[in-house]
Amino acid sequence: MSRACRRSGLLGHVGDPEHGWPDAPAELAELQAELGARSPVPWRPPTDRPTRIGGCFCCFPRGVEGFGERGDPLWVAAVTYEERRRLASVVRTDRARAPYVAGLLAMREGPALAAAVAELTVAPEVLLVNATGRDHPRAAGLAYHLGAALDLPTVGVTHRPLLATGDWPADAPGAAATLTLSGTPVGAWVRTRAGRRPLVAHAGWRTDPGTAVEVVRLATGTARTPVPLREARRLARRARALR
DNA sequence: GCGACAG
DNA sequence: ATCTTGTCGC
Repeated sequence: MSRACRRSGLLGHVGDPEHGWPDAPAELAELQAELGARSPVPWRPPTDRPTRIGGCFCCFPRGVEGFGERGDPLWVAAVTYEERRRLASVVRTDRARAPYVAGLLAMREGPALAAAVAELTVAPEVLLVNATGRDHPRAAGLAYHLGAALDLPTVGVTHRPLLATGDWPADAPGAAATLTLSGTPVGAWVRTRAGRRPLVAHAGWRTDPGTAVEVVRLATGTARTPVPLREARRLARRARALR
């Protein structure tokens, strides 16, 4: 076991949201490199029954723009859905562990998201995360990292890639176009609504680009944003409004 | 070296 | 992330 893993307690503490989130940039980068080098067993959605799909999201105080800093208050929500039914939800407040730095988002939001998801009374089978996965300098973006920390398959969903490149898909619902990083497929643009900007579905923990696109399609209702992610975002922002 | 760079 | 502004559509 590496120093980063031993210090962070990632190995041997799978599922414990208090572990696996080093708060020093060099240590996080070391852990990301180690996680990114792994090849976790691929997961696929069941074909004979509905999939329990979760989502998590955190938001920050309004009126505060920029990169933020350690200690920023935040509101975080997590939900579990099965088809159109919400089976569980969690809303809580927490604190950011660091400012936002591209490539080190896990340091800012990781512990809060992990804690919220861990409190769900009905666990999802796959979790949507507002972050990249293998599209990352060390192939271990927050969506991928969160899945490793929680021992849960994950799919990232963002407005744009971090490093990967690729053309947009056709303007038809469900259309997808692969995004690659150094020749490796790491995700795909997905058109969830005709006439709207496509989202990026990111390969995460135990998911490849094809599975990421499939989960986003399964989770999408009438809105551009997949239902569990949209609902987690709504709950987090509602909690902020009640502050 | 400099800018760009998920949220 | 959050904000502002503008535009289209229900």
